[in-house]
Amino acid sequence: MTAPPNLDAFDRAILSILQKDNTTPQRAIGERVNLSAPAVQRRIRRMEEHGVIRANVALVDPAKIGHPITIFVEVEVESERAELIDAAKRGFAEVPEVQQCYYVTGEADFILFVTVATMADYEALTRRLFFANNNVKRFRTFVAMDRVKVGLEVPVG
Amino acid sequence: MTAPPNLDAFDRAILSILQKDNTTPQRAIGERVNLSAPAVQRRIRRMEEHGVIRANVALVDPAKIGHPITIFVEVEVESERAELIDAAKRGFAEVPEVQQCYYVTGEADFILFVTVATMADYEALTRRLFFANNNVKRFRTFVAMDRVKVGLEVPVG
DNA sequence: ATCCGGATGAAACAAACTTGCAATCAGCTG
DNA sequence: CAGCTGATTGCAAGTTTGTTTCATCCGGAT
Repeated sequence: MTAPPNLDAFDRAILSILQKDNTTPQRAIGERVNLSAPAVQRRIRRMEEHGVIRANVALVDPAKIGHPITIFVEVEVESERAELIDAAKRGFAEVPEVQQCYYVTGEADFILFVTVATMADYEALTRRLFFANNNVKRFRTFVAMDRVKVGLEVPVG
Repeated sequence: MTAPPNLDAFDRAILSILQKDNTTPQRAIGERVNLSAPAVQRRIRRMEEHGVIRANVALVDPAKIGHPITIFVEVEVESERAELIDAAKRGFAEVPEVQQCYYVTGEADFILFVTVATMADYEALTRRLFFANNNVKRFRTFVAMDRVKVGLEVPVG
């Protein structure tokens, strides 16, 4: 996580592959980008050290492990005092059902992504997260009917 | 992707590990869940075949590769006729800057997640995606100030 | 022209994954 | 209750992949 990323065309080509499948052998990557396996390996390690690559993870299908419901919540707070906002961030982030949490500008303050097994679970979660929190003014719920595109891939072109 | 997932405690423990770091050696996984490396490997392969594990990917920090802006958009359409909705789904999904797209119930119809390098890029994207599309009634933009929690991890407990 | 830092590829090495096989166990069936 | 069947396991051998070493090369600065 030192300082200078400074990625060249090789790095970008490697990232493009790893974002789709990080089990691709370094040799195979090397062939596709015209580099030797050790060169590929060193570039990957460098990008991991610099934080360009945040993590290497398996993506699992929520429905297949008993979390068929994806919900999307806009939260509006009463006060935007720094310490209250920070407390809210920490509170949301530590909940496993909350996959994603963003602090945003606009008509809402927070945007959350939640996966749950049942609507009853969601209802319980709202009670814990929103109704029990004095600083939450209101929230709006959107239930996902279709996960059209789900990923965290960033274009590198 | 055949039929029956039917995951036991071993599978869930393995998923929990792989969702955080899928470079963990099978031997190390085996030690943590009390299973041999081959057993771990067979379970992983089975979950991949059944689609429980959708993909293995590297997560990249958007800011480090020139996409510092994360934007979040609610889209409302004019008509919900099936073919128009399908066309919209395909149209959104094929755009690389659109990381995530959900079709939702509630006050909006689609929710999009977009990463861009500059606001000018976003402006150009809105013109292409929304203003040039007759079926888009209106859209609301939220700009992320803080990516409090970003991931696709699903709780397995 | 020389030096120096950084990156590279080939080869040797180490570690991880993968396969074959015999043993074990649970649930049936006769 | 014995025996069969299918599924899962661990061990060990074999194979692939990742990692390190080292000599070389290139570009910029002295």
